[in-house]
Amino acid sequence: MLFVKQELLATLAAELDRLSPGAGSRAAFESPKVAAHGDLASTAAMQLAKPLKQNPRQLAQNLREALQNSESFQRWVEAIEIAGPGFLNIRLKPEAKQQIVREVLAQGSRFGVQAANGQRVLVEFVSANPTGPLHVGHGRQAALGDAICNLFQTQGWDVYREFYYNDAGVQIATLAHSTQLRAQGVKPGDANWPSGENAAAYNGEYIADIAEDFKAKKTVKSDDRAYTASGDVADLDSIRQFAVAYLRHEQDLDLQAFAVRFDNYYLESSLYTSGRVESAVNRIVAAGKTYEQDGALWLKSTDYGDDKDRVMRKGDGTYTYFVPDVAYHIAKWERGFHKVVNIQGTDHHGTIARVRAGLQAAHVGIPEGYPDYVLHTMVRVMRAGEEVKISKRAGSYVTLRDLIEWTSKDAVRFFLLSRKPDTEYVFDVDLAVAKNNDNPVYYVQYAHARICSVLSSWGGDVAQLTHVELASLQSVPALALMLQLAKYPEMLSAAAQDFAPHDVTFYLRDLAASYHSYYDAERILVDEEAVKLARLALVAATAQVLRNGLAVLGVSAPAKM
RNA sequence: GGCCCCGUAGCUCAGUGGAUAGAGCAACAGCCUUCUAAGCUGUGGGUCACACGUUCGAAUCGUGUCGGGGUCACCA
Repeated sequence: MLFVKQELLATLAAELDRLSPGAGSRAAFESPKVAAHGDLASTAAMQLAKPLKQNPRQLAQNLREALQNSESFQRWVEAIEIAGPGFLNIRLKPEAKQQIVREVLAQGSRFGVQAANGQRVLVEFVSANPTGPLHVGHGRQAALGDAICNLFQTQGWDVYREFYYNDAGVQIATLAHSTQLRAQGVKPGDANWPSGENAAAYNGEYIADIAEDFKAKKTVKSDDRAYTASGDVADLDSIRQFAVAYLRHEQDLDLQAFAVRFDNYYLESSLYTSGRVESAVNRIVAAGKTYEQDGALWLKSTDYGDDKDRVMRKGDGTYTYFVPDVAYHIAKWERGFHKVVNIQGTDHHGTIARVRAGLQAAHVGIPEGYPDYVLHTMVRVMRAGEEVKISKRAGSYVTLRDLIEWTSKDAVRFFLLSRKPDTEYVFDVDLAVAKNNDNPVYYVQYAHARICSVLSSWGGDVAQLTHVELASLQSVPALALMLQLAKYPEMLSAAAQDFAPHDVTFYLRDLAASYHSYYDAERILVDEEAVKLARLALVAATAQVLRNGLAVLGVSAPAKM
């Protein structure tokens, strides 16, 4: 039906141009919410009424007659009705809707996917410092980032997944110190273990594991580094390097369990060693966008819309967090990524204006509004009616791996993608393992498994369904299902545009509901061969779209459940 | 106090300036000798926080108020 819709849109555009030159470029169809309002609707008459100084209903009447005389409308449209203040409600012939089944079966996993557009996008996400296992917030970020990458891929982008982290800094020093203490036999709670409000120590049990392996002179290998422990408890530098490699490897295992992979790991420390931080600062100073005050170097970020100026270099000579971030984004730009999306927690929102201001102040040709940000809120975990706040492994927070082990990769991904990023999410562990209608991931997967079961009972080759006669598909549930299938490509491109994977989860629930209704209303494996093949084609197409959508979310589509 | 996000059915949440604002859960009433009942069908439930404005039309855009959350160099 997509090509049907394109044909009709072209006709509408031509008619609008005839009424008012230039108006055709804004031609569009809406999808009415109420079935009684038809399959497609145009609001053009109401929009043009004022500029043309005509009565909108009369305008709609003229438009209706012109459209009815066109070749494409005569072929695909059953009726055009004028409603309310001037809506044109278009009801399609069943043949128009049946076309979608052919399109889906012919295109398979490519259905909804755009041709390569030759553009690259870098998506930065997770970016956890190697100080512990990934927590559920990182999980939300991993699910979001990976799904957004998949969405970009469907729209023809060449996608690059990047993980940015700091392997130096204060937190890493704390990590090394904590590990050293555990290696020396000091435990949290002991007199000489750091405690209190500003405790500079990590209390999780995983620190003891690192200390043990360090003393055993083990070698650890992560996706981006490898290191062999010296085993010398006094060698803080070796402890630091070993702990970082160890925890990077732990995080790799977390990500592996979640089926998320990265193309690159970028080190904050490299921005210093390569001189990129200095060079960024020098550019900004040279541009006259800084000043000295109270022993610090300030950025005139208010020149770029920030609500106050920001410290770049503190009194002790070190830089504030956003400065290396500015250098990092200049690096992204110079590496050729002119489209960049950062997935971060809402607690980072304050740095956005600073980073963007710094990028403008550096005058390296980066446009305003670079990069894009997707901010997400926190995740809380409920189990057996109570909030879970700690895990044994990490000490102070629930880990991503805990959640996956309690439920499944599929459930965690689907659940974390079932809300807008800025909606706070309460993850209900009991719901995620429930095997019923309450659990959306099973509901969607079950629709797919049911179809596979029907296809398997039939036993034929799905490929031969691509060209079967579809004219018998006329029932209300069948037409509703086809209409739902037809919405997939537009839903996908809108979701990519808005960085909104949750659109996909909502769509899949709707599609699964349409299928379950259809399944209940109409038996598929009937005696009459032509009818059976047409119905098989419809459900095979449905399974294909379910698979495509689930793949975007990184959720599996099981054939049996 | 400055900035950002949020306020929609009893609960959890969707909702590209369009028509009678939707879904799931919860409640109630039904549907399995037939392809997976992990399913389906139906019923009830709303001052879209509030006020004003923009316009043919506002849950959606603007301004303000109230309420909730986040954040504000010397953590990252």
